[in-house]
Amino acid sequence: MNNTPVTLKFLAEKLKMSVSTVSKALNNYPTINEYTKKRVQEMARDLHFTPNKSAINLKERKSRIIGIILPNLLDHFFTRSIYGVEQFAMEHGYNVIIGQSHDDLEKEIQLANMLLKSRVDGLIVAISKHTQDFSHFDQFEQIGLPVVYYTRNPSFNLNCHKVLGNTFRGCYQATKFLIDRGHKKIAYLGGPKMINFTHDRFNGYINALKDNQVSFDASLVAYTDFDKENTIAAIQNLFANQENTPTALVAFKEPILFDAVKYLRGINHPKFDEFECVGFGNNSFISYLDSPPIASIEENPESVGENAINLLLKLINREIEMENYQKVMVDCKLVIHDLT
Amino acid sequence: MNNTPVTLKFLAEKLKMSVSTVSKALNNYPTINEYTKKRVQEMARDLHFTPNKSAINLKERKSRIIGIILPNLLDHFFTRSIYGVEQFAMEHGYNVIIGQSHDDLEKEIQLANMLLKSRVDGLIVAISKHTQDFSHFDQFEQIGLPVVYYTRNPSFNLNCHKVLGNTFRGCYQATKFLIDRGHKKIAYLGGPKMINFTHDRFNGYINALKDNQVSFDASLVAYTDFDKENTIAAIQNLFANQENTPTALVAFKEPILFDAVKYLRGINHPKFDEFECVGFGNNSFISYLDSPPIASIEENPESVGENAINLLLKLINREIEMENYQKVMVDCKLVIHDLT
DNA sequence: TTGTACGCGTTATCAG
DNA sequence: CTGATAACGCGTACAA
Repeated sequence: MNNTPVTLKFLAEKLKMSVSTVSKALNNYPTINEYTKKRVQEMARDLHFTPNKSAINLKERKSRIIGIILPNLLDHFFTRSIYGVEQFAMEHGYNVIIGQSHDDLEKEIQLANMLLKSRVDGLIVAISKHTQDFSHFDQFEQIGLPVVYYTRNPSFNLNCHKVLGNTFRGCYQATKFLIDRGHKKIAYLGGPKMINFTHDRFNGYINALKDNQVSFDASLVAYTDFDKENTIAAIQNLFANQENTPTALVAFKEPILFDAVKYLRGINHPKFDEFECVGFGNNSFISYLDSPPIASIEENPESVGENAINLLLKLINREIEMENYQKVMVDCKLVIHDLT
Repeated sequence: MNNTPVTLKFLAEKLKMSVSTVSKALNNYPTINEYTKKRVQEMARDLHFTPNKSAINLKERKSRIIGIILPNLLDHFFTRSIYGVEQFAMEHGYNVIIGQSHDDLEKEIQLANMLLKSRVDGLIVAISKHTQDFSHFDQFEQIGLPVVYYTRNPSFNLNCHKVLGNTFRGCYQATKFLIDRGHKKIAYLGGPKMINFTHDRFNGYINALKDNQVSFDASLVAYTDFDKENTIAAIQNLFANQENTPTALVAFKEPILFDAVKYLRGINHPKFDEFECVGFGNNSFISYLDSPPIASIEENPESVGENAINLLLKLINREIEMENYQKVMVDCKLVIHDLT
């Protein structure tokens, strides 16, 4: 229980000089004698001096805490993105508070207010799928606290900072990949229509079709809200027309892809063997599946998170003006599975 | 940019009284007049006063940060346990710093030193599989900062606080379950021998055999260090003797179970159809597998995390003496999969 | 019942 | 080049 907190005062007493000199020496003030600096810095090192964050934060009127609001930590994408955020934040002396909205708007508002009271220095948000009004986030910007929207595109919010995966290109590549493998009837299974990515990806899909002279067929497009029954209903729709069943599928997210595949196997779909599909995610579990997707669209969530916190810190430090709204796109990568 | 931080001083000026009266009123000091209290508290509420954490922390000589060191966030168990910790910590005004050791002792030591410098108020640790010396953690206790070991049992550390899953009972139940289903040749696939749970679970396994008059066969036991090749080698060992192949398996962790199942299917093992297995984890992914485990041992990681932080906060608040070493066991639950 | 004064650890300003 | 002092926001012993 040798609890001797090493403070500036403590060092000053040891060195028989004033606290302010010690402080300046440690912060390399030009007005301090080199020899004095050396003495102070050596002693500080030997005694393992570490400045007290709370004191500095108090002085600087900062909390060095940034808040994250996202729908769900059970989603691998978000968990991985958090990793990118935390890593980068920690390196820069910031801590992170995470709140899960569970895609519930009320909860999201509560969390925003809670974080505001926690005096976070900034906010990173993946909005709930119901968020159309942004006043609970705007209050941050009104008091000078930057907000970065990431992962989910707040299309109703024109003036905001965003960091998004380039999901359009990802979906384009995936569709092109399937076309190149000879598929003519490629289905698209989108996510909730409330999520903008659903449409961005659809655009990637349809542009790939067009650029490669594959005709578009509206009956090959369906949507799900991620709910299992809903997904199965969507799949049933896609395969409703016996003479026009898709031979390939691009899915908004791997879990719904898995649901789809499971369903098709369950009903012993006749052309299941030739069926090929691709989804967003690149889940590590794929190697254990018996009917795995032929490729995955890796969204690089860590990179998305890192870009988000990087931008946020620049806004906090006024390296970028708050009103100079930024849009950062993070590339996806098509990963072809080697299933030997 | 209406940036007016509401402080005690600000309230005091508004109310034309002293800062200390405001402070006392908000903290419900008995010496303050009821009417004054009401006035102050109303004003504080209306102006959304929130006490500045940094100031309080500075005063109380606390950081309100607790550190967590664990092997890996990609492991679902740890991710879920973190959730339990963060939730509870946040409710009690604490923040959390997470560090991943990647089961590397050097990295673990670095993280410990980093967290010490960060002035955390306490530590929650899942040790790396190589940790036998605990001096990098002991330094925390020496300066009065409590350390709670969780998830992984530090068997070489006799005097410490721990929160562990009751993995013995979990494994006992799983084995018993397989016995009740008529299996006589049940294999046990353990994890790294350096991890204590490997042996605790083995004890559960062997006790279940004994209590149910099933004879033990050493050739039905194998170990893996989680590495895929290693796991497959272990499985090959278990199935080496053609006349004595196991009909069921209890696995240390679901990922290695999946590896095992995949391998057996790959080689078209003749008796694969009757083969039944159970693993620790209860991964949500199981429903997508074609040859899923028949049951899972749910380890309730959130609860483990919550118990760890709960104990840690009690130690921090001196509700439990540091030297009064605690051991908390969290029950597992056998989940039988309904695979319709 | 309320107010004054001080300290927590740090940095900035200004005086020496 | 160095030191004294004030301030950040809060809590509390002590004085009034």
